[in-house]
Amino acid sequence: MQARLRDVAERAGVSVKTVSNVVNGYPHVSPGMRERVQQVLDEMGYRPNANARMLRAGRTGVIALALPELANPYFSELAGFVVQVAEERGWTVLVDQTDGLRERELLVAGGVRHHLIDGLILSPVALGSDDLTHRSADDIPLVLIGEKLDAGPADHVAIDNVAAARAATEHLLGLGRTRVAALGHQPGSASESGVAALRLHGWEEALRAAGMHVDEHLVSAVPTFRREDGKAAMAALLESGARPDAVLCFNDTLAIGALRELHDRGLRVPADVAVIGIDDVADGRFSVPTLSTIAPDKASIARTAVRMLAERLEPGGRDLAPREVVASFELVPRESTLA
Amino acid sequence: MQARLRDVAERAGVSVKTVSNVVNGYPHVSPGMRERVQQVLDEMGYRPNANARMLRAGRTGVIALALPELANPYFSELAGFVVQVAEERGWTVLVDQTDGLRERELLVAGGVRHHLIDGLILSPVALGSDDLTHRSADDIPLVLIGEKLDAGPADHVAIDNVAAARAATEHLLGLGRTRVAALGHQPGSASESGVAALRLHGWEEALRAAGMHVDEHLVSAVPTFRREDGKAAMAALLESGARPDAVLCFNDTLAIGALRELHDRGLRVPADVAVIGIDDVADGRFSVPTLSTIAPDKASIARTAVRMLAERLEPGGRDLAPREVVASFELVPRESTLA
DNA sequence: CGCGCAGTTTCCAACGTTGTAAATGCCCCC
DNA sequence: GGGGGCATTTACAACGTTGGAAACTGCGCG
Repeated sequence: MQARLRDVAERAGVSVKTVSNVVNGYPHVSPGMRERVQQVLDEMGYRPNANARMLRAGRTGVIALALPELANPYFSELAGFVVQVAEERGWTVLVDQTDGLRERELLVAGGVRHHLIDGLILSPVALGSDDLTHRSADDIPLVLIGEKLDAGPADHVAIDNVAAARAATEHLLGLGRTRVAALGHQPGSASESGVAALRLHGWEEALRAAGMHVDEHLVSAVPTFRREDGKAAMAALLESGARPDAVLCFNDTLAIGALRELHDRGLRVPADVAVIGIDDVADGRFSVPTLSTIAPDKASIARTAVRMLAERLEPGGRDLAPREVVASFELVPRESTLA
Repeated sequence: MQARLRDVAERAGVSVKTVSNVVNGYPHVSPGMRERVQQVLDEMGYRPNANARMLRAGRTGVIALALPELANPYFSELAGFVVQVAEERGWTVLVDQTDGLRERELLVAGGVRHHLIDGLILSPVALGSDDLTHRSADDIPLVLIGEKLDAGPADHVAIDNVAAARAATEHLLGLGRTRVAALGHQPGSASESGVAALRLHGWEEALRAAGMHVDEHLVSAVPTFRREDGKAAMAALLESGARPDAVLCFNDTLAIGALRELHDRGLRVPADVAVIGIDDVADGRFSVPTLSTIAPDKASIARTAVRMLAERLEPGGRDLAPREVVASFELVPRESTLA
């Protein structure tokens, strides 16, 4: 049986609290006593019961990170950052996978494992802003990342997705391309505020600003943001006769699928079709050709999300008004859009 | 303030235990009482404190999964499976990143957050088998995945890494290649039982079985298993004058880096150099060329690891002798080794 | 009308820890 | 030598929950 404070106390012939004081480095313990107790602690291999501590303290030191899918490199890279940053604060991260299902997103936002976690960082896919309005003060602090749910009563970090898509599109237009397709539209899904909708919007803005016609035949839809969907959507686009000479893929994973489809059809990238993605996942730096992309500052997103959560957990933090942080991004041109 | 059993009990005019009984569906509660209490529960939005339950029950329903790096797609894909399988058992997964550091691996194996988690699934990189010998019965059950620590006092699931590397090498030899390089050696790191050592061993076995000379100039070392290391190691191999006509990369991530380097140097794959990896990560299905690989049965590894943990947690499970499960793998030939 | 019984409900204790307040021991000075 | 003041140690309660045993209820039966 694992030794408890009481066991140690009995063996050392002191009170439980004194042992606790030694364990926690409480200052008013005489050196002799400290040493004696410490020795017994070591002897018995005492390990504090994190659980009991939590119950007592009301804090757990655990935060949850709920992502659509760990297999998507963008999310796994982001998760890596979050785990690392949280670690610096002495927190542990409990990773949840929502599969982008509204039901599961609601579940985590509503607080399964209540009192087990101090806060939640959620990357919503299917959640509407209404879904969060009836969160109460009893609910744990929530920070949303990556997708804007307008007027949601929660903190939010994300890049400006409209601007990102616009920057990417402008980059393509800057190459002299005239038929810039948008790959990654998600018509039915979520509200007008989903990532896909925002990025589509940015694409349109860029085209309009350049005085170009927005041809809806150049928009290709996908069910999810996986590589195979990118490949299929690219195929559909090419077979529709839309004849794009550039493609803005709504994320890198889609772009990698698209690159593959272009390759299979003998189309050269970027000579025949230029391709750009969004996310800057590591794969894109090693694909053939390497993938131009919009690189969100993932480290900063992770850091900000954790910091906002921390602020909410401080006394009085719950009363702060919902905050909106816009993370920066950067255009990273690589071979797939080489002039 | 979040409602507690006591609050509900007071409001409903019953005892705390009765409310508890209703919450837990305890059978001997009269229908009238059940309904009345349930109504108050709903009214007050009661949510059980997972923490207090844990303390009482001694079980937490949380397991930890400690991986070297989430950004490595093999691990993130595996993590996805583990989370999913654990979910089916009603468990939550706490994901830890060890960065492959011995210190951090020891920390998690030794039980940080003691009593917070019921069990641990660890993918060791730097840990030697000695590091685990003084684990006691007080420690939480441990299941190792992916790397063999011989005679370690813990359950273990992995593919037969020697056989896997041998199969991959034999595949390359079967193409008629005669100078098959091994990319991914890790000389200093860990013991002779690290993945890298096992895979090197498999490579040697295959060469010897084919009656070929084992040329150590065809072995290229890497510091870690990241894409950039694969690229660099490939460059080193080509510049050393070793002139390989095939490369066994010790994982897919390295292979993807290697593919890129070959491409940069104008070498054709597989015409000039055939390439095969191990892991079957999603990227490899979309790279140019698509990557031949050894596909470990990730779903089965995840499922087995979780099952073994579950068995350890059952009464008497702690007394089981350490078990060894060998997961299956499959050769998946793709373009990078097309005949 | 009282007794026993089955079915409900309640009371008590415990899970392991730590904050608070009270108790103890000690030293020093008058 | 006794009392004040300080440093150290201890006792107690509480965090929110649930298992087990005890207590209560109403009912049928002798």
